[in-house]
Parts: sequence; structure tokens; C-alpha cells
Amino acid sequence: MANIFQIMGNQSKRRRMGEEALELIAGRFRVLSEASRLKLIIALEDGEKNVSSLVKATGLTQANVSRQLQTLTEAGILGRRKEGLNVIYRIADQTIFDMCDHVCGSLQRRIEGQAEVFSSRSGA
Amino acid sequence: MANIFQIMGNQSKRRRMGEEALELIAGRFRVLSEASRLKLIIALEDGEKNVSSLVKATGLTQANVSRQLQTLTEAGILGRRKEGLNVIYRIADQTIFDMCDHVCGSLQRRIEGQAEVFSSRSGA
DNA sequence: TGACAGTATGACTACACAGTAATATAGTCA
DNA sequence: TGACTATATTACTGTGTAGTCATACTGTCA
Repeated sequence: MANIFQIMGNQSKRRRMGEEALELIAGRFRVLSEASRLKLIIALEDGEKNVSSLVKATGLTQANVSRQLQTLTEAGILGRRKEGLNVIYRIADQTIFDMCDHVCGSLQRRIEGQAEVFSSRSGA
Repeated sequence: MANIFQIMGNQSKRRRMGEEALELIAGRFRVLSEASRLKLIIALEDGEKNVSSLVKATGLTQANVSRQLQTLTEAGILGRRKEGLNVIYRIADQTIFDMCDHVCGSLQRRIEGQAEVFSSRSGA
């Protein structure tokens, strides 16, 4: 399984990227830019769930959960299937978690950097 | 250099993540959810630039560039330094590009999937 | 068939923020 | 000092969308 991080040479690709492609990428990031949607994604990480379970797991209202699930599904991040009365959602794009971990790492490094500034200040 | 993708076991970490942390992560994604800001990031990929250069490179207005640069800098994605009249910006968090490539890969896979659907439809 | 449970949606409010035009600020050089 | 350049900021408008309430839809079971 090729790791995209090992495939270099994307810089030139990015430079040729048109407005349209940029909008697509930005839109993808936008879908992940709401805590309620991240909650849903995380709740689904250990397996598929129906809407009611997701409502309980996240503490969000049913209407809101339904709305955000729609957004995530349209973005291709989740998949859904019906089973009787229930609609069962699942993660359809596992790369989402890599992204989250990436952001976490980046934030952590930044916070640690700030912490150093603070400690050196108070230590002075 | 440890690759965060090889460090598994983040699932349990994500599950314990509080509201506050989720908001931080969501905020990070939000910064990247605007094409104008992605443009600026890409324009800076091959080296630091002053604001005027970025205005030319992106086609955005000066005021808008200045605004978006501020957002990106506050998020820790860019760094800045003054040099006479000029203010020179640079990428401060290289992981941004990994994120973009990740999204690109994810989108590409999705588009290819849709293309298959279309071709099998028209082929039927 | 009716009653019910699970999910989706329409209409609405509130708020965040991208982009703009005009102006302010900061640094340079004569 | 004043004229000039590069950048930042202020005040504003317009748009997108998260979240909510009420209601509609859909499938199940008696």
C-alpha cells in the first residue's frame, strides 16, 4: 500500500491546480470544520451505528444529527444503508482519521511551542 | 523522524477528546476551508514572499490578502518577518501540504469511483 | 387499517465571516 | 520635513450555514 507521504513531487501538481480544484479541496476541509461533524465521525470510528445511537453518543439533537450526517454523506465521508426502520451510517473514507491525527500533531507541536514561551517568560 | 501514520492507537485518544479539543481541530480545518487561503499557501510553497508578490500571484485584492494572511498566521500556519517596508510571509507548518495531498488523494479516489459508476451505466 | 418508532425536511433565527472601499499606519528616501 | 510605498485596519454588506422546532415521511407491527 503506497503511502501518499512517500510519493513526492506533488508541489508542481499543486501549482497547476485550478480555481475549481481549490474549491473542491477547500470544501472538503469545510466539511471537517465543525465540531459536531467531527463528533459524529469519531462516534462511528468503532463501527457503524444508526441515527438514534449517534444522537445518544453525541448529545446533539436528532434533527441536527440528521442534517450533519447528510452533509458528511454527500461529501463521501460516510456511507449509509437502510435496515428496516433504521438508517445505519458508517465511515466510508478512512483517510479522515489520518487527517485528524495530522491536525492533532500539528496543534500539539504548536501548543508545546507556546508552552516553552510561557515557561521561559515566567522563568525569567 | 516518526511518521504519525505509523503510530497507531490514536483511536482511544480520539474517543476521550473533549469538546474543547474538537473545537480546536475543527478550527484548524476551517482555516483551510477557503480557496483564497489555499491559494496563498500554495503561492508560498516555493519560498517566502512579501504581500505585494502574493497579491500578484493570487489575483486577490491587497486588503483581502492581508486579512487572510492574518488568519493563517494566527493559526500558526504561516510565519512573518518585517524587512524595511515589506512584510515577508513563509510557511511555518509544512504538514499543511501533507493535508492537501491527503485531501487530493481522497477526492481523486472518490471521483474515480463516480467515473466507474458512470461508465458502467453508459456501458449497460 | 391505525398506532407507533426512526429518520428526514421545511421554515426560521442567529451568527460568523469573506470580500470591499476607504483610510490609517509604518517605514524609506529626497 | 514631505512625498511616497507597502501593509494593516475599520466599517460595512452580503452570503452561507449551524442549530432548532415542528412536521412530514417511511417502515413495522398489532
